[in-house]
Amino acid sequence: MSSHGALPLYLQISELLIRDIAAGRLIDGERLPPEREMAAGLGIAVGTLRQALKTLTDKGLVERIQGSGNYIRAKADPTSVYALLRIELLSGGGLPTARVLSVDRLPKDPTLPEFGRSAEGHRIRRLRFLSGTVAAVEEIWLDGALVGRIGPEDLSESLYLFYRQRLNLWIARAEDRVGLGPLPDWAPSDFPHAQGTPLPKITRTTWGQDGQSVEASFTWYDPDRVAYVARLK
Amino acid sequence: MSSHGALPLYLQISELLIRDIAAGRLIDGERLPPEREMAAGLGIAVGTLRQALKTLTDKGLVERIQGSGNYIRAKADPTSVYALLRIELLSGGGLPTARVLSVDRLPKDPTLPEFGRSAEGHRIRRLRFLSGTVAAVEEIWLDGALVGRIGPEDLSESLYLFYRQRLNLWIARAEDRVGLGPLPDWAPSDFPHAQGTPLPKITRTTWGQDGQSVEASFTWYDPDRVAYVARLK
DNA sequence: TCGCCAATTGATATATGATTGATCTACATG
DNA sequence: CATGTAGATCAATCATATATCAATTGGCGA
Repeated sequence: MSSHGALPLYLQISELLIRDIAAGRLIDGERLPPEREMAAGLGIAVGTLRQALKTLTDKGLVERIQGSGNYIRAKADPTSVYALLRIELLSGGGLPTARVLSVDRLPKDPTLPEFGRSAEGHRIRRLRFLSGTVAAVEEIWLDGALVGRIGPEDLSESLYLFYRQRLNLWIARAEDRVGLGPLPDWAPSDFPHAQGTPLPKITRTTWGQDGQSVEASFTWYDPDRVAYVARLK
Repeated sequence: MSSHGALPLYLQISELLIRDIAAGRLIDGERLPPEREMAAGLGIAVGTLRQALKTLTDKGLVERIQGSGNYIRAKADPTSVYALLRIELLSGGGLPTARVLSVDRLPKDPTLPEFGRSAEGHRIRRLRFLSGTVAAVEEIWLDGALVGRIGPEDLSESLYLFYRQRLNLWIARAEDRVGLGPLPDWAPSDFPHAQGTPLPKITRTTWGQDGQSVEASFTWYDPDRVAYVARLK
């Protein structure tokens, strides 16, 4: 079951929570669910969750009060390396939303980067917005072995939230490569560039908690409105 | 496996791992596969692998925890800050070198991002190579308050080595933005694109340990040969 | 407002099985 | 003698499961 590169489960969980705190999904002062409930939700044993929480209290990110609960004691870090959303408006930031263009289960295209074990994948095409302005078109391939079917209704929330809650899958590692690529012909007409125009293109490969690569995605973004941003601290 | 005159096998293996760590293929905190599995993968005996790992723990690059695993513990080296955000050959990696085109002390251009306190800056223009192939042209602005004069002879080594050794300057934070920009007219003729061609353009701002931004740089790279790579963990 | 009780919730302890590094012995090679 | 391989065994860690104790919280009645 285990494979190369996979951290111990309790460390995976603590990394996951650290990322949620940094990304602002867990807010300062917030009380976490009871340990038993939270462990069940994550599909792990309570003892394992407690080890993860222990590492967070050692880092000062969580306060644990017997009989009361576990509380977040840290603020979101807007410059977090762990913010997986990496395109921003030129003016900075922007609230991300998306319109799903299509969801299909297809045999994997041989031009895709190597990922997952299944011969099939789910292809999701989205138009992405930042604070309402058209920012990018995106094609995501999710390994077919993870889930039988995905409907557009599954994708109303954040994709990573969907991965975690429905697929019990969380992203442990990712690699982005930024190059140049022609805007694909399925780009909708409200994207402000002509099909075939060379645009900055992000190719992302992501790995799950067990070290298996599970997702590949391509993002063509509008350089007049957004930029790919990487911060390091 | 070994051949005459070559290094002992266990040293070959440790050198191999050191290169993987330096190249960012093995990330800080990552757990290596179990020794038995890893040795089988490398086609060597466990004892030999253990000798190799021993030399790495002596160098402080790996921590070995009984019952848990072997973990990468990359040294905190300011140059390693940049190992994760960089341009790489499409085939992966590449040995970076550079040819300095010009070094000047000039008043700051008002189009520059805000950085430093001085009204003047050092402008360094370089042609960058990866494993000998032309990869990018780069313009770096270093704040004028940090040093009076910079000559091309100062820049033979890594720039960040120069910063640290000569300027006692410690890079604590950096931000990259990747967009699109026309190749400037000072790009040398051996760069394989015409001046004015829209190319991926990296705008980097770096901050020193005191929170002051000290450097701004622009890099135009050839998307046919290299890509900007960001690895997230 | 105060005190009490029951429910909630974290803390602690123990046990078990699997994983994984540590150690040791033996042997072959050059 | 250092290197490399092979195998057996020991010890630490990881993850799970279960039970019990202790602190907090909230509701209820006087």
